[in-house]
Amino acid sequence: MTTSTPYFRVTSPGESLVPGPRTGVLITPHGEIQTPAFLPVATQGSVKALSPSDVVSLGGQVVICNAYHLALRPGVDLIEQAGGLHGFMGWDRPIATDSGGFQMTSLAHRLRISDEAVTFLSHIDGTQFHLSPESAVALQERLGADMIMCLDQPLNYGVDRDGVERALVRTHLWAERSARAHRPEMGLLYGIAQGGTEADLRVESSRFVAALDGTQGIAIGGLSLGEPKDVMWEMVDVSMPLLPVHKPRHLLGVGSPEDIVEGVARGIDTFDCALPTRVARNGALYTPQGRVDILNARYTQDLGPVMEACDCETCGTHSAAYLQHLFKAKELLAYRLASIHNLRFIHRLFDDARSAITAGTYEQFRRDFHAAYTPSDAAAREEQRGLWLRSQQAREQANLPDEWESDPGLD
RNA sequence: GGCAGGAUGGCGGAGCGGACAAACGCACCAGGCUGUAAACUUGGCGCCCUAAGGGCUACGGGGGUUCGAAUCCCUCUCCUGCCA
Repeated sequence: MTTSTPYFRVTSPGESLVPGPRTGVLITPHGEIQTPAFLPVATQGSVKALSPSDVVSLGGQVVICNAYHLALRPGVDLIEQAGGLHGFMGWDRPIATDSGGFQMTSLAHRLRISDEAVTFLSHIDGTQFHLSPESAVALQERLGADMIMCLDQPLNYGVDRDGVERALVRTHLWAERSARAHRPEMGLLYGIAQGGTEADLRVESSRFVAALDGTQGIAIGGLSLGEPKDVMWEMVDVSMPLLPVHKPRHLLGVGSPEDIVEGVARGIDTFDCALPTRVARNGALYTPQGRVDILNARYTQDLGPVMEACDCETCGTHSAAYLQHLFKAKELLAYRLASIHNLRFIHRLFDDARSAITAGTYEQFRRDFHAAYTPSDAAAREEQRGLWLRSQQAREQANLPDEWESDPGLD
């Protein structure tokens, strides 16, 4: 069984088919990535509130941008003229891109889907934007992406089995077309497994993606979209044994610190997630004990750092009280300092995870982490999620032309 | 001294006889955020009881009218504008 290819090499001992934590090296056109690794989200060509040199100094090896957003603004022509995304952003390390597939859930009321393509109604100016599997690959290649995602169709939690099945069939069809459209000398193409929260459909999709020629990596998609955590991990668990060991595995849209620890334990190589940077901008800072809401009254007079024993610039220089003051005053520095802390926390978590895997002590690392860390409240999360989706829909409906109203955009 | 207007919850500010413990904003308190239309958003915010719900005290002070008053009348105190 080979565990080495021109683009990925498993480096931890005990190469086997049994899913478990592993280290590796992902080899891309713009350099190597030590895995497991975290991809900070830079949707519009920027990790919000941070400069590329910040991201590097925090331990960032690779970022993930969004082809849909960048195609709408500023447009791929300009980015190409600038030397691709790398030149445009001033970032010389690897870049992953998402196709725009995720926008089928986040912008679900602004699109129409057919087997041929998805048509978005631009959230910026209302013009129509067509994205087919072929054009999504071409777009990402023109951007100069090192990791390219096939166009897929994820669904929010709660869609019935029939809908999940149709999205699955379409995602597979699109993956085949993506693989044919992909030029191998460009970035690594990732096929994406779907299947919602139906275990048998997850199995079917994982098998399909595993067997698909012309892709270099495999991503698990369509999770962390509202389903309970145990369901999410059940879906990952049924998928992992079916994936070839020699291909890198990416878990799309995950996660929180506790999810990352769990994902690594299952043999996921790379993760991307908006959460660490987004919650930072909203005043939530990670510590080994859990998330701290810096706006809470108990930090008003706390002149110590947010987290003892943190090696980030924020904790080394500033107090919790100062951070709270910056947030209350809406000073721009607040967003930068908080993002620095959270990204450093996440990257350090990966550093520690890789060390533990190498030392053969990952199980202990995992237990210690969970023993100390209190995640956000699951019941509150579920309750708030519906409210958030509803407020988003209200915002969408307000700007939509009549003929686009009240269509769930599933297909 | 005269005339006019006004005093509402921590602040600003609606309300002008019953649906008012009182819109809305700010401040404050707590929660949420997972391939980012998120520097966003949800809830709470007189006091008491565990929630549903109920009780109590409240719209400058005092006194009236009324089944019922933040809302109408009288009076006192204080503020603001204009005229002397």
